[in-house]
Amino acid sequence: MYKEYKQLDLSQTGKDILEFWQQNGIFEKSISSRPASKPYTFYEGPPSANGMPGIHHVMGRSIKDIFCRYKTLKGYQVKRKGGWDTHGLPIELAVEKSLGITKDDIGKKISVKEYNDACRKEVMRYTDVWNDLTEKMGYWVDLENPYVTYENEYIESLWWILQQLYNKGWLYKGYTVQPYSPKSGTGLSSHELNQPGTYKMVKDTTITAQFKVKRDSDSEFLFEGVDTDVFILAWTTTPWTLPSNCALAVGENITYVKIATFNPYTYAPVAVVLAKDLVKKYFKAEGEGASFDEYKGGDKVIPYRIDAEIKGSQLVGIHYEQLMPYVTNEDLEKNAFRVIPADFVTTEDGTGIVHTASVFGADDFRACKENNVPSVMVKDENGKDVPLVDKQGRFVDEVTDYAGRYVKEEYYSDAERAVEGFKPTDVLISIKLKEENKAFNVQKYEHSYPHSWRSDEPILYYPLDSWFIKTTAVKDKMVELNKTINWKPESTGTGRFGNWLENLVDWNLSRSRYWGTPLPIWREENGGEEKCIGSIAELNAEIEKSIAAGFMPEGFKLEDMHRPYVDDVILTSAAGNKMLREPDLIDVWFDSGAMPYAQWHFPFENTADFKAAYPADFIAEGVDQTRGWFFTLHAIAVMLSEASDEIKAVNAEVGNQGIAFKNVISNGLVLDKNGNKMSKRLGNGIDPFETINQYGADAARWYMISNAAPWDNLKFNLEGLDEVRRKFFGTLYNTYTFFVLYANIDKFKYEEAEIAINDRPEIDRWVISLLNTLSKEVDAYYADFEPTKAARAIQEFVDVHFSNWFIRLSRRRFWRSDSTEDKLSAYQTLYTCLITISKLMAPIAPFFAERLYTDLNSVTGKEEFESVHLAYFPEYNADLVDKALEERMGLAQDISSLVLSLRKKIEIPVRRPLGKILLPILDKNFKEQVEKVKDLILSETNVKAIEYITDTEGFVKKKIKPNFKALGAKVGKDMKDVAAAINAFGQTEIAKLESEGSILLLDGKYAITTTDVEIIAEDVPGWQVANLGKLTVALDVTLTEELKQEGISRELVNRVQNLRKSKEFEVTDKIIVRVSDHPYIGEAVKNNLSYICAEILADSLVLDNELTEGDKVEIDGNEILIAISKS
RNA sequence: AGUCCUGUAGCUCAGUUUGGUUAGAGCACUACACUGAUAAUGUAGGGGUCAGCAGUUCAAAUCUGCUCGGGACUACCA
Repeated sequence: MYKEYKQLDLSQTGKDILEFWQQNGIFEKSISSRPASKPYTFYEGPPSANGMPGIHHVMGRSIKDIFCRYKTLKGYQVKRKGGWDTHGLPIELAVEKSLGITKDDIGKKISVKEYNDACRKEVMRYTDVWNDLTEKMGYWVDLENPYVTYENEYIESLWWILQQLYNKGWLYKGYTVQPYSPKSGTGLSSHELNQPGTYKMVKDTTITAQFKVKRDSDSEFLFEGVDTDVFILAWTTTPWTLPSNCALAVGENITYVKIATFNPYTYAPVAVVLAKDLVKKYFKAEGEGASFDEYKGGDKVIPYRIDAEIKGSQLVGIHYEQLMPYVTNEDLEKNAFRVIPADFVTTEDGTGIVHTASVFGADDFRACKENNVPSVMVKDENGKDVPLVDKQGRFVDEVTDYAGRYVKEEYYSDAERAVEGFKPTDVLISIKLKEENKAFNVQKYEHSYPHSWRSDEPILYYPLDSWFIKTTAVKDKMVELNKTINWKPESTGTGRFGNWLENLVDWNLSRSRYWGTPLPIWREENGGEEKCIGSIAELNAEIEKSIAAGFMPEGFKLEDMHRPYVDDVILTSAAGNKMLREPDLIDVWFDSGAMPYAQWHFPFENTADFKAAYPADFIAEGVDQTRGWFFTLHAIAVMLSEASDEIKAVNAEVGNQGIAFKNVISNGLVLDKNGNKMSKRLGNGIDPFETINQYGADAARWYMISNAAPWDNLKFNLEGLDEVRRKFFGTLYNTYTFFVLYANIDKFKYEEAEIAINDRPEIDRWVISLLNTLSKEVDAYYADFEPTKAARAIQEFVDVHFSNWFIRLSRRRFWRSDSTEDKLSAYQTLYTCLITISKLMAPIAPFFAERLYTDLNSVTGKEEFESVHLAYFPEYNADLVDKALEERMGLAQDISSLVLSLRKKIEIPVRRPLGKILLPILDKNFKEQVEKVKDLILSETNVKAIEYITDTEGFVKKKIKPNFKALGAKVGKDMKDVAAAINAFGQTEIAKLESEGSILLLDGKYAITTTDVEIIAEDVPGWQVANLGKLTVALDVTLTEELKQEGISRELVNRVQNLRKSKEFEVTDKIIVRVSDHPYIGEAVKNNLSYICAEILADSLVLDNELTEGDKVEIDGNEILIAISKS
């Protein structure tokens, strides 16, 4: 017996199937049953288990799961090792919050050891919750042996990779400008700058400064026709950086102008240079052409005159006098204080010329480096070069006028700021510059500026020592190889990722933190010798030497590679000096990007596993990982393909050019139903557990996948889950229930021989044809990483074709079939559809598919697999596809639909039979096609016959429409006239065109043929007519006495069936019926007695004049009594 | 600010690659019908400035440019 269910319960199904999988080790079998020789490699991007999973994780993991399951169905062995991302800032933050400490307290109130222990505990806080979700949502991933980024083995692999890069010269220490918080004394990561609320609107004092051009051969052209000094104007929102100015940046393609005018503060006549587009921002239009002679200092309108236009490229190389000459030297005088080109210069604001202080701006720093402009620096007490602003944010002594002053007003305490006469440093600088004829404009300006989320003060961009990976060395190769990666969607690969690669900068690896992978580099204190350690064994050997040298205690053993333990390791240099570890940690993204190697502890062990799983065939993560995990995977793989002999060897063996993944899906976000981001603050998040518990994982998965393409954002609406459950799963469940109802009665177990497809009726061959087409399509969609299209195709088939046509029209065959062979064919076809659907849908809805498959297969034993996930994807059989059949079935559906619509119009219900359908013939094939599906149409619409008419009989009224596509090429500009002429055709013209094949239009200019137009039969006068596209259907609505009686009989049958149902008789129960002998029905019953009895399974039916008991029913307004009982 | 995605019915989405005149589907709504699959189904109906503007064209939801809204990432720089 097939299992019967009271109702569809996807949630319960999920629980049952999960238990079934666990008890029978189905996941393990799905791997072990596939050959190791046919691997399909998937990399799991490790989640961090220190936060609760959200509904978006269900989305991302569904996508991963779908393709892994699909490939298993296609016969591949798909291993998927789970992983955990365990390092990084979010964990540190969580720990600091729960311990109630700040970063400053580390090493003071709490030891680094205690801190790191807390991190280690914190990081796996929600592991159980995550594992629970993984199971309940049906995500198959190996949780038994996951990789964990904090484990020593994992870190050892990272060290090995770093050493490979180091040996190639791609790991170096450098000086860069980074966001820096003077109050906290720490650099900030970009991650921290992206905390909500970091950027705030602030009002700053801005200065447009005048940089005085030095007159020499390069600048001579600027002095043509000028008897004053020439100044270049540059704008800054950070006046405190002006003493550190070392260059001015221009856009080479920007057009500048030289203007003669007066300084608004000193009234001195000057010549200034700025971008042409920005002239109107600095000069009032009335000033142009105003008299220079009549100008008096203080006049509101300042005269000006544009003297020359200059290309930015002409300005490059010009030297100027240092604006605020507190610190200078020979190198600076020679190589700084000149105009350089830079690509970031725009004419959006300012003057189109950018004041550049190399140590206080990332762009500035880069531009100066590219142009070999030295920085303005001073020596500290150790003789080390430091900027003019110290790490507390104060000017150094060398900046005499402002020595010791904070550069930002916000760094002063409120009390200090309240003192009478207090002026921020920026204001003091403005005053001085105004007095010295060095300021052209000073004003307040409001803009957004990043603040430290920790201390709430504006950050500085400040130069710090950092370790870098020289990704730029392999930039070209990264760009090239990226083109070999299949991105879904493509635009993310070419656009976001491609552009990013084009503008690649070296990877800043350093983090001044405590909980992360330590940098394996030891240095002599004087900065001399340097060692990069690539393994624990190597470190131990070095430690031995150090113990011998007396730097470390006897028997020292490093148990944990984290800080602070690793900091206890002191090595010894060739010269016999102490070497200390560089205190930095590495970027956590390096941890995850190195997972292809580190998850196997490569190259120290598992080399075979690594080789078999490199590179990945497929990865998937959120689009936010484009520059995160996708980038680090790619960067490390490309660099190792150049830097490591071990990786080169593996690449050569597996034929890899140097990529880490071949196919990647970057999926979009999950938003709430109104399109807002889900957040704790708004409280609009969706609990994945509740959702799965209420609706079932399948509904959630199917909804997410079918609703929007993975890379589009998904507006998550619980009502949508309901719809999916009703519409898709409900319909599919009904088809199963229907099958089971009759299969159990008839004991159908698919034991009989297969009925040859050619011997099956039209409707069976039709649905099998569609089913095969569907299998092919769905296969192609999965293969092309288009799960949404796959889901929609399956849904369409199940709902429209399978349920609402095949089953609806086949119902009768199951409960009353004249031929056992036809019935068997119906069963076999229905079964085949169900089992095939279960396989097609299995990747997306693994639980329901499993139940469907096992419920069917456990009875028939047709297949040897205990699970649909161990079965194989349906094979497409082209021989079973019959396009002509699909076409004529479409015709049958359309004709039926038109007839039903006509019946509706004339208000004759389907239960009342009608005489005939009249079809105007469209072409030769038409009649032949319709004849083959005639019976289906007649029974569906309850009409007795179909007749055909050709237009030769002359009573079909036709309609003509221009075929614009065909006409376009022919008539072009005359389209309007031609179309009008065609639309004006009467029946005569249409007939002429049809009989002669062409007709002349617009005074013979064009010969229009039948292919240029569409002719349809629009009307058959005197008949009820309906049209759909080219199809026209006419219906004979005359009722003969015979038809009327049959109609009454069917009404009676309907009433009896309703009674059977309300009295809860079994479908198979035979009955005895007595009906009152009402004159309205008497004749009809007598003439259709055998039909009625057969329909209602009556052993006897009598008309009884004396009937007093029974149920009252009504037929066409006539009240009658019916008494039924089981016989 | 830059890069990318996105905007079609009340809601969720097709259609846009390759331009064709009357823009589709499901859900929701209304009415009627059907019913031994029935929390299903059928038929009909209302509901659209295809975000806006301009251009190319005989013809634009579709091609081009600009603008606006939503989103993501990167950056914050004078």
